[in-house]
Amino acid sequence: MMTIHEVSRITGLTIRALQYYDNIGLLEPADVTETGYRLYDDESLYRIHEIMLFRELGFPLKEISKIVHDPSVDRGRVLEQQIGLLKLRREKLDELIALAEKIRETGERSMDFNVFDKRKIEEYEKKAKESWGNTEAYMEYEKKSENRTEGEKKDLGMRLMDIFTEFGAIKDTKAPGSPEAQALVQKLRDFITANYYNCTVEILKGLGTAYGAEGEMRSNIDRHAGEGTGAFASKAVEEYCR
Amino acid sequence: MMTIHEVSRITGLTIRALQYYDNIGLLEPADVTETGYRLYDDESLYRIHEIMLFRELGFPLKEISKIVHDPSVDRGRVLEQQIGLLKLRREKLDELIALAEKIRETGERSMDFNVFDKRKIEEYEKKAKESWGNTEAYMEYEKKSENRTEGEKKDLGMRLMDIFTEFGAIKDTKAPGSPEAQALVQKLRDFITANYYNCTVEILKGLGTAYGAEGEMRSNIDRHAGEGTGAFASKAVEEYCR
DNA sequence: TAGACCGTCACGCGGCGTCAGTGTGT
DNA sequence: TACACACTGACGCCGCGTGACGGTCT
Repeated sequence: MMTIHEVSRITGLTIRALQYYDNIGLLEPADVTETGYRLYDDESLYRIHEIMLFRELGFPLKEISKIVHDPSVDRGRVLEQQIGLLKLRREKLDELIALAEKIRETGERSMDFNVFDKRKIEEYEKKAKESWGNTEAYMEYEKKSENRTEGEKKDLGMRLMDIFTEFGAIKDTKAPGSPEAQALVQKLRDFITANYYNCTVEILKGLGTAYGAEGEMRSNIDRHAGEGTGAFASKAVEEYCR
Repeated sequence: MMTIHEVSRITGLTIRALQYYDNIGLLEPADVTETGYRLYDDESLYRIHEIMLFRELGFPLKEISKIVHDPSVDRGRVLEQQIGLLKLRREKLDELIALAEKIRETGERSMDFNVFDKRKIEEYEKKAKESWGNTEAYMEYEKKSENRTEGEKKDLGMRLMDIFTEFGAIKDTKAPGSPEAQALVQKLRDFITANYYNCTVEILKGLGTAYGAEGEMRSNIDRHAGEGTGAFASKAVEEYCR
């Protein structure tokens, strides 16, 4: 566990910024002392890294907050799209460099205003957002969580985690495709639909990926339900979705 | 002459933005009708292009205003530095792309926060600004022009132009290195020192370049004092500075 | 006692957008 | 007369924090 000071030193973010990130719900500390001091762990660093990557890509903090919180976001796809975006940007940069060099060499200035046209990038961004957004689901999620107290939220989180504990209990004795595991997937899906948002197969698929991929989600699951549970649940979901 | 509407259409800037640019003194229209309508010409388009280039590079409008107004700025050098900056940025982008791809492929996340360290770029920016700034000169210029009315400013501009008219009168009969031309350069320098800022040889050199290079400055000169005057004055200044 | 940390409220930045009310151009 | 177009001026907003304050821990 680290103090906010240490985290600031390591990540380069200011203390105030970290506090701010907490306030807007982007990055909650791993723990808080009785006296209100924020405490961070390695998971936090991991998350900050993620946040900074998105920030560097120009995502507004609110978007980032959605991405890292929305359980229905498929990170793999988001990453791919990030890369696509980055490449588009590099193209634009190359164009600009070429333009600047031409001007310097020839002293000529082509009256081409298209270089500054960012519609292509904007369109790409919009499409990207839509595709990972499952925006409907997220809006539902937001609406539901609006009138829940922190306590209720925590309670829901724990009940969700309990399902993973059940996964953990059978992960060494049953196959991901076994009726028992499949029943658990169904339970999970129903729970999400009942308490968060309409969990379509599409979304469930994305979730499954996240359970198995390295990241906050998997490590949370593994920490609470035993090492390897995330991977097991991921496979079970994969089966289910076929 | 174009209306603000047309300019907006051509450049992609909104009307409000153009008005705003006028307000902050970044881009004055070529002319204004008796009823206050802004009118722009090709030179304006040229200038907008310049502005947009800098803006794309992330320069704040105030900086840009300095660059395009300060007669002591050597555009060639600024351009070079712009290119340097662009290349630094591209490097950063490449790093980011590599990072994102590694994460996607291996699912691994290196806890390297240096990727986000922008100090290198910031330092470069700072140095660049300093080097073209001739900040002292600019500050002097600002201070002097502060308590001048628009009329006075115009008057000074016209008197400066008169000197170029003298250049124009001898440009076909005398050499740039001739005593007559050199005397004019001296007159020009004295005039600037007396009315704008201490015109060092360094600055004069930068000015000379601007007179000769394609751009707003040269076309202004040529328009008022005859085609080729800018180039002639430029050569004369060059001689003078040796 | 210093200094790390807290929450809260306020303010700043750049770059326009958005009125509202009035005057032009055709 | 209608209609678009343009003007000025004041205010608002956006994201992303930073600062200042008075209090509490360690």
